Amino acid sequence: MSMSLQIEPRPALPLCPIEPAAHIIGQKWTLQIVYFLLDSPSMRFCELQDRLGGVNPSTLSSRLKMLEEEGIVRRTQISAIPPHVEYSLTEMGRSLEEVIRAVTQWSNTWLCGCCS
Amino acid sequence: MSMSLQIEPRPALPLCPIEPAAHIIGQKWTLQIVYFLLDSPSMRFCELQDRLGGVNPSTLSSRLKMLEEEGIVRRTQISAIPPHVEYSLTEMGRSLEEVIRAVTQWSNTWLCGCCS
DNA sequence: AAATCATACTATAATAAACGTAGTACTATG
DNA sequence: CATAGTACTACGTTTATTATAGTATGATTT
Repeated sequence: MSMSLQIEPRPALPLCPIEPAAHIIGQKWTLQIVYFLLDSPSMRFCELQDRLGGVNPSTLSSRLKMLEEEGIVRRTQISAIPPHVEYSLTEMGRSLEEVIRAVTQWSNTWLCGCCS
Repeated sequence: MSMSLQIEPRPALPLCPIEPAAHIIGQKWTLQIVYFLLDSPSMRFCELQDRLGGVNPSTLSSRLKMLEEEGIVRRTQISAIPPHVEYSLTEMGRSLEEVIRAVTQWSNTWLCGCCS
């Protein structure tokens, strides 16, 4: 038997299990959007725009679209006078409450909104 | 008494309390970096690079610099042979464990690493 | 009827963030 | 002397986010 020199395929590194979540959460404005939607049953586009204070409407639009595609946000057309659109969290979206809670806790403890 | 027409200064909207945290966490790679650093006492630049699989070294460099400035990551020069650099979490960084835990939980429940 | 307002966006051009690729500077090892 | 490991930086390109303006619809005011 001859041992031939060959390159061992190196064992795959363990993947980062939070990567898919980080892909969603680690985008600008996502956490804030979820934060506000957790706080009220539904919000309008302009309302979110105001609350986020300074987000670009194009960015907000694409972020909401992405969150809808991911199953986190629900978009509802309301046929009232005047007709408008309401955004709310799905069950999947509401389940981010634990994450938001942890972030809020951390933020209050370490970033200290009181003494900036 | 005459009622003069005047514009009420509208009450300031309540700020988003997680904004400072979102500013840090909501950047690409931050969550993954913290995830891996929580898992081992310290890591090297190249090690992180490998684990993150595909991050640009410039981006990783600036992200680590930012995390160091924020007080989350500690950079230590090791004068051994060969000399190198080790990155580890500060107490503030380690306190992100709750956040990572919540994200991991959510990721496992809803993004289902098993059936992508 | 015309102008104005509210709502929910889209369009455009500019800047900032992240990217791929390559290269640098150091030490050690073959 | 060439190659390898470590920790980056440099360069030019693509993608994301931004500021600002504009569109489309329907209702309300003049």
